[in-house]
Amino acid sequence: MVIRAVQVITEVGALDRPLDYLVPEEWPDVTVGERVRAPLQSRSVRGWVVGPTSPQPSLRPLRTRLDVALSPEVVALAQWAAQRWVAPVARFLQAASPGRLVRSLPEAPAAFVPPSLGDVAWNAPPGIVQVGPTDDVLGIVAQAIGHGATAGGSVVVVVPGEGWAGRLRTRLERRGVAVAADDDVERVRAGWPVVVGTRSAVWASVPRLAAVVVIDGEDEALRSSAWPRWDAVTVARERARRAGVPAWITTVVPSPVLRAGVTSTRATPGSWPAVRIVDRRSGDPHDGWLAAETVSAAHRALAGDEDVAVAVLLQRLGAGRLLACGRCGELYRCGVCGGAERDSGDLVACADGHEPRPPYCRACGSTQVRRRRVGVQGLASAVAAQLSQPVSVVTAGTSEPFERVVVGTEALWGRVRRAGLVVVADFDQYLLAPRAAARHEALRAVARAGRVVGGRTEGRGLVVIQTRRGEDAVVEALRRGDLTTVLDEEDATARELGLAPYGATATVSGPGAEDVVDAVTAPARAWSGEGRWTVWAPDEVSLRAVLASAPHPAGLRLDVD
DNA sequence: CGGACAAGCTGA
DNA sequence: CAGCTTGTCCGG
Repeated sequence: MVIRAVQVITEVGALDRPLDYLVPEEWPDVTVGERVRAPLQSRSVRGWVVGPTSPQPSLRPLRTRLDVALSPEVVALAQWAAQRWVAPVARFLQAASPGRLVRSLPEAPAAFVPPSLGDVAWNAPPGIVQVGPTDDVLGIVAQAIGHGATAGGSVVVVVPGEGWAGRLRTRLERRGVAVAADDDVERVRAGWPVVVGTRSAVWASVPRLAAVVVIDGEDEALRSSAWPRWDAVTVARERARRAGVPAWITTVVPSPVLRAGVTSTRATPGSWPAVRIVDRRSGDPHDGWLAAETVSAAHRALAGDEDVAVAVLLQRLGAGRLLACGRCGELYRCGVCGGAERDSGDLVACADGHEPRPPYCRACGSTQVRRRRVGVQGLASAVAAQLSQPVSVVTAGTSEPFERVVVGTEALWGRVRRAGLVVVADFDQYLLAPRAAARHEALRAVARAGRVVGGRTEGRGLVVIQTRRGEDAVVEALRRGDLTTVLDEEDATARELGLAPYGATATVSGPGAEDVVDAVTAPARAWSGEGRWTVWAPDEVSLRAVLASAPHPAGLRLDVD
């Protein structure tokens, strides 16, 4: 049937509704998902065709066909996401669209020989699969590819980082699998059997979806850093549900949402790394960044044969400095909330400003304060001096080769794949950060370190955790190599506060936030704090209903989750 | 978003 | 009252 008129979502974000246009007679084959140029008042704007409509004589004709980047399935998914995150559809169509125009599509190869991955393929039921940090997830990708070969469609694989995506593509290609990167749009749209990419790959416009795989579902890189903060796991699950295909999501340190949905566990015993806790309160307070025990572990690692012998990880949560007693080494912590205290004029106070007080040690009364500088450069020179070794500061942009001792923030993991020893220089940065999620990130950091040093059973490397909070439940769990108690605790907190999966929340700020809050009716609730409002509802559907019915003036900031 | 148009302000 | 700024409305 020839489409005579279409609905178009324009790039004009504030205009969040489809506009109707006539299709020029020369375009009998126009399809949903095409990018077009459309007249809008005196302007010409870009937009996406989202569906047919009835032709009216009052409609204006479209101007130009731009490209064929999106499939109808993905357009529908973007419309769902717009409701899910209460944001303009154009945002999601943009997220799903490649950065360049795609004029024409190549033919898919006539037939792909199903690759033989039977030797590594797992046999896990679709759903959320809990794995150990050093378990090779190629097995689950292989299982999905096997399924895709049988079902006759494409498997979309989403991983947290581009480095990881590249390595996975190489490994699959070596085994004879025809793989496309998600930005290789011609191949994606032609129906290559496997598409591997980072979070945007979850929108890959394959003609026929057979399965979805998301690796490391709890990784922050799977969530958009800009508003709207959509995440690849939620999109993947909905996409699979709509298409009626299986989705496998792996997780190492599951968030309460993921944990509630875990369908199977494949964590190999001993997959967590060997961990040594170095409690810095018992060491010499005049040791530098590295405790004496850490230094000896580093020298043992340097005697080993890994290219990178020692990787020192510094988590920078906030730019401030942590305060510690110059005499006994005790950390300055808030008497009310236990959060780290920092300088606040002449006083010290926690991030929430509970009980500003003059600086003195709560443990020994000393007024000698040591301000621990937090910065990779400072740490690097200190480590170089302590180990008498050259040190490389590794960031995303650092070029190889590295020295045998490297220092960096989390960006390290994208660059260093093997090391003999990982030192978490300041674990308390995680434990004392004002965000509840930081404790979860602490576990993730050790899991990632485990990938680099190998699992306990491999007996290859070691993770040293420097802390002043040896009694913390997180530290205790890592010492035992069993996270259950910590994850249970997180689950209990989520249940108590009504956070996902036990409820749904959104934050509202900016002009008009009060009007949104006024529109909140039971069973939803709203409260204010830190210059913004939190809206809570018992589930996502009622949260969405409440937010959608409220006025949305320009400049309003609305964050779901 | 950005153009169109209305209403308000200013200076001669 | 021309000339300019500011605000509100609305698009197919």
